[in-house]
Amino acid sequence: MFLDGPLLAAIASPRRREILRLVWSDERSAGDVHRALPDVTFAAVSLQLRALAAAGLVTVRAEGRRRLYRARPDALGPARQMLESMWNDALWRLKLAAELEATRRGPRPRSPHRRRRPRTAPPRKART
Amino acid sequence: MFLDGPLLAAIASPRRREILRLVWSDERSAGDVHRALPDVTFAAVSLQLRALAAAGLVTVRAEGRRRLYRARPDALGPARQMLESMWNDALWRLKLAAELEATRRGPRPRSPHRRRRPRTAPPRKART
DNA sequence: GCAATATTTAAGTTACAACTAAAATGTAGG
DNA sequence: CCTACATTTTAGTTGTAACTTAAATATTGC
Repeated sequence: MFLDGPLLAAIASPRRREILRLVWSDERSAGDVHRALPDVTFAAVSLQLRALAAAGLVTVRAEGRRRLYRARPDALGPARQMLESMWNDALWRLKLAAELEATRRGPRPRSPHRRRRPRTAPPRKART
Repeated sequence: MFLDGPLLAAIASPRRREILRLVWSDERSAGDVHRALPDVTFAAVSLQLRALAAAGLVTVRAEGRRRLYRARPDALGPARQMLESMWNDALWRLKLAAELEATRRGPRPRSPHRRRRPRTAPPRKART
């Protein structure tokens, strides 16, 4: 329900989304993409295309000395699915909460006291 | 159609998704969230909650000396919308291509002819 | 083989995100 | 006012992502 990961990271970058948009409808060479983006180096475009390919968002095909890239829209599936499930779960909970609210009127039940827990010195951790 | 940005960046982080999941159904204090995540400091949790709030994904409410966070699921809307429009645009284009292909007469329309593929995939070095 | 073209890879720089420890802020209650 | 508690903010560190330039690789045509 809350899976996915590198795919979202790939779409989260504005630059990569821009590149993805360029190869969305038509197959384009890396040079074509670069020509459409005057602000960045050829190398940068190549690296981002590689990143998109690693995320499964584009396919690459060699033709002569050019390499043709094309978006693979169905790769968006998992991301869509994740967002949809989050959304649906939210709707479900809201509905449930509304029903409960309708059937109950009165003072709010107090939550029980939470026992404190002794602190240990925080160990050094690496991040994800 | 290809808008959005900081919202996707907010959901793209696994840590933030984990935190978001914790405050998804119930309102929880920053301490509650921290207690559920033994690997990170209280400060780190606080910073991530702030980031989520900045993206509009959570609301915060002060009660006594605690601050209660809760997810705001409808904030996912724009992200869903973006993915959907990308997806739909893809479907639309595929359908259009199929129709054009169907109206064409003559020898059997086979799959678009491929040129030769002289090269294997480029050698890549793992570079974590 | 050599030059021209198209692209990738390598190496290095910079910016930033995520984290930690410690100090600061705000709040409740004796 | 003082202390304990809950959380935020600050300052500093580190890993990584995104980029650059320069060199390397692959392909075509002479």
